[in-house]
Amino acid sequence: MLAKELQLSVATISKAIRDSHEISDKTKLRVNALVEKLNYVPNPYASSLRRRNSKTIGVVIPEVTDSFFAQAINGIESVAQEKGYHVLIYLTHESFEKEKMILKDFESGRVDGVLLSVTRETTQISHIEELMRMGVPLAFFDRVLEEIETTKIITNDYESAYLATKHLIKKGCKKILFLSFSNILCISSKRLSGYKNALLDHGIKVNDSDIITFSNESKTDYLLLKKKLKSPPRADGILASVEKLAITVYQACADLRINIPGDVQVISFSNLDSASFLNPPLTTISQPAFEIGKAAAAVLVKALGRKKFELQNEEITIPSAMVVRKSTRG
Amino acid sequence: MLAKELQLSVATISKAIRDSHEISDKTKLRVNALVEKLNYVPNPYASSLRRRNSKTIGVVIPEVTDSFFAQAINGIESVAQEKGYHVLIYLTHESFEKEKMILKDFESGRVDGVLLSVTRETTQISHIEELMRMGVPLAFFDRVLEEIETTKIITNDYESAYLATKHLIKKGCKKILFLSFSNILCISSKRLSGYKNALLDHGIKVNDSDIITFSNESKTDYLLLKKKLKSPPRADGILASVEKLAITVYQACADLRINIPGDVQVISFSNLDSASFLNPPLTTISQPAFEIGKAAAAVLVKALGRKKFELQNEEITIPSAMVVRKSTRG
DNA sequence: TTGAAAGCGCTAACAG
DNA sequence: CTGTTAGCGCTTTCAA
Repeated sequence: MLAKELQLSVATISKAIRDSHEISDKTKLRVNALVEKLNYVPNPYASSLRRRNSKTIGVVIPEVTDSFFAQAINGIESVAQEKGYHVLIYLTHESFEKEKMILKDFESGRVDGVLLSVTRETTQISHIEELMRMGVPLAFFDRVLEEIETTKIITNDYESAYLATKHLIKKGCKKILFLSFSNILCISSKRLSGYKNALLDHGIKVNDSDIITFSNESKTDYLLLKKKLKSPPRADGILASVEKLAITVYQACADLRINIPGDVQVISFSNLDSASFLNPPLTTISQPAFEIGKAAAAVLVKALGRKKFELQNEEITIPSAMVVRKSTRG
Repeated sequence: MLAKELQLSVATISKAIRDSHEISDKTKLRVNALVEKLNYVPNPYASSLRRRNSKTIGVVIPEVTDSFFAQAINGIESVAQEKGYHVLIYLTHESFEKEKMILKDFESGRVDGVLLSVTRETTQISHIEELMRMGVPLAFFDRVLEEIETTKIITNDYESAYLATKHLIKKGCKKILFLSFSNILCISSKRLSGYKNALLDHGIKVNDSDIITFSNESKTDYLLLKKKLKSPPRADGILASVEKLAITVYQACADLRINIPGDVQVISFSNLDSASFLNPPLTTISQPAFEIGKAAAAVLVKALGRKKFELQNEEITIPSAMVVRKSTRG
């Protein structure tokens, strides 16, 4: 902030640029003119250092090549842009170690607040508690940790899974497989309970071998699924709790010449735009990803605007919708 | 950097933490122990201010809910994480005004370097030139501006479009539609030339009304496409230069009861994982999105490591691959 | 309404 | 090998 010394003090310039009420209109005008002319843009790091905030939020997610998270980022970015916040993105690729390192870095004050969707491996919570203890507000979205007291933006996982399972039952399924990647994630277990309770409520016994947990190692997973699909008594319904698994199912069925929905009906949690053009069109539970991202960012930014950064210990639930297509059909 | 004063000067601590060679091993050990104990993390903004760099790169893209860009971010992030860089993401949503504002902000020194894929509206180049003039290195990926002298990471758009068109011709197509969103984007015009030259080389006259430019206003676009598909002489081949348009084509064909590939064969530029499960499976030109992101970040980070940030004026081309599926078939 | 001075937390340059 | 000093560019008192 040098060249401007032509006329005024740095303090005045600083205030004028931020449109402080204690500066006269004439000087503001003069300053703005010079700012324009010299193409001056204040150094955000000097400002951050002094003000102890960065106008930046950190977003930590497992993947970005997943339509749910991509749409969520979109939502987050839309409110960040509107409110003048910058968005730092970090991908954990489901590694708990990475998650820990990233949150540790946040203790530096790099970000004013954090939006987190945990990895499939995350069971400990100390790294998160530590960060929050240091005064960095953190909200969860989608993949939350219930033990931690903060705001959580989620969808109605239990109800959706219940609904999906009921739908399969209504369409005549007797033996329904439940596919997931993790039994750790709270979101998975909610979906699992929804599945189980729907079965029980309709007088179907829950069979543990129908609940399949994959490793996310494509080849192994593929083989495992094929084995399950072949072994009698044959399943006639599948609820995939993850989009990626629906694709695996389609692949395996094509391979084994199992007809969807003739032999087996399929429904999946998914946000794929192209779900309706799959062969056959996939019945989905589609999550309001954009809205979840938006709500998460809004809550965080709002908290950041207050003196005491307080994130209520509450769950904000934005419901998913079931979209029935041809992969399920009596 | 306070509590440590128990024993040493701030300068020593600073050097020890950064593992400077001019500090003895014993003190490093002592310092690290205390760092551990007090959970100390250096303030990045103070460091940025002093060192005049931020270890941060800015990524500016039109959308994130697009499998190409999502994969590209993935590639960018992978090298950033490896090299200790942070990634700020900005979405333009195809708005030139936003692009300008974002790059203007970068003049503040917020980022050490920029990776840019321009909007469909971008025709001016002054905002980019200005940023570069200020010493901020910028590399393009995918949607590049040829007029600007810097490194550009692209795929072989011309050749791919040529190949795709040739493929349709070989499969018997006589009247091939070319669908795109913009005639401004260099990448689009390259694809268009590939298409045109393939036609010419095979003795087919280029028909201007077969080249359709959409507005990205879903309803209008959909109607326009349907009109084109119905109007005789009927097209028997389609090359969609954008993934999203392939989905529109599938929709319109389903609606009009036009059979793919029986009535019309379809090929599209696309990175959809689910392309093979569409009905029918979509023949694609699939771009090496992850690699493009990775290469772009690598080039930028490498330049950032040098005294004089120099980005060669060169094009790095990573070829796309045609994956033939059932949407094209003689 | 403006300005002088102090200092955010770090690091580079230079002494010792 | 360790310490001293002087800022990086901004914002915040507080005084004028």
